[in-house]
Amino acid sequence: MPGRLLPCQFYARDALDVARDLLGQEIWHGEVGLRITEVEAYRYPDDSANHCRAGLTPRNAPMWGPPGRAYVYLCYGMHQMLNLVTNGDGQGAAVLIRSCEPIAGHRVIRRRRGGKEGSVLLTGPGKVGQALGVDTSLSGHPLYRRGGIEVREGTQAAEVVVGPRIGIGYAEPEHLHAEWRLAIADSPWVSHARQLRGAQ
DNA sequence: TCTACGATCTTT
DNA sequence: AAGATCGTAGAT
Repeated sequence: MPGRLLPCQFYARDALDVARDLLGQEIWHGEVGLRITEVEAYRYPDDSANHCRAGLTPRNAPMWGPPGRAYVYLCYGMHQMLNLVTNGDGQGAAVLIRSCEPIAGHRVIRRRRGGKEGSVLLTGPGKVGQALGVDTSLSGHPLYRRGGIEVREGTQAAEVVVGPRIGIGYAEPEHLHAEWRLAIADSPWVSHARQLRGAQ
């Protein structure tokens, strides 16, 4: 029984609000289904860590477009980073998917991970992109239509923890320290968990 | 064109 | 603590 797709409208608000509500929802691509456990908001207009901080470029074009679409980019020459575009058309903002709990397609995930033994801990955005098999060719594709990459309604997170975002040392202090990273409390599928603290 | 570097992960 | 690995963005 596949959950219903989150409507386009779901994404048409501030990235921080969308980030909070994405925890517990599901991402599906082919056989692979993941439950979102950790996210980061890249907000508009005042966010010096945002890829859109310097305006429109070919890479970040999907972020400037309508909400409810994927923004995928290559990081450090090897990691495919999946974001979900938020806010309104013309407002460059998105939510980075940092960690997920695998719920379907374990076999495919394991193969993509090189057949390594042990538990499949999808902690960190590079691993999420790898498990889903996404790449930059999916950047700009809608998330609210059947057949491609889909975001489905899951079981919402009850308790949330927050902390500063990871890997943005270039940002201004007020954004560097802003607690715009959110995760499901006590989930094992969370990266840098020690830097998180309880939210209200 | 040229260069520096990154919303990372793994191994040492 | 450092290497892998390459597209992007800004400078030349």
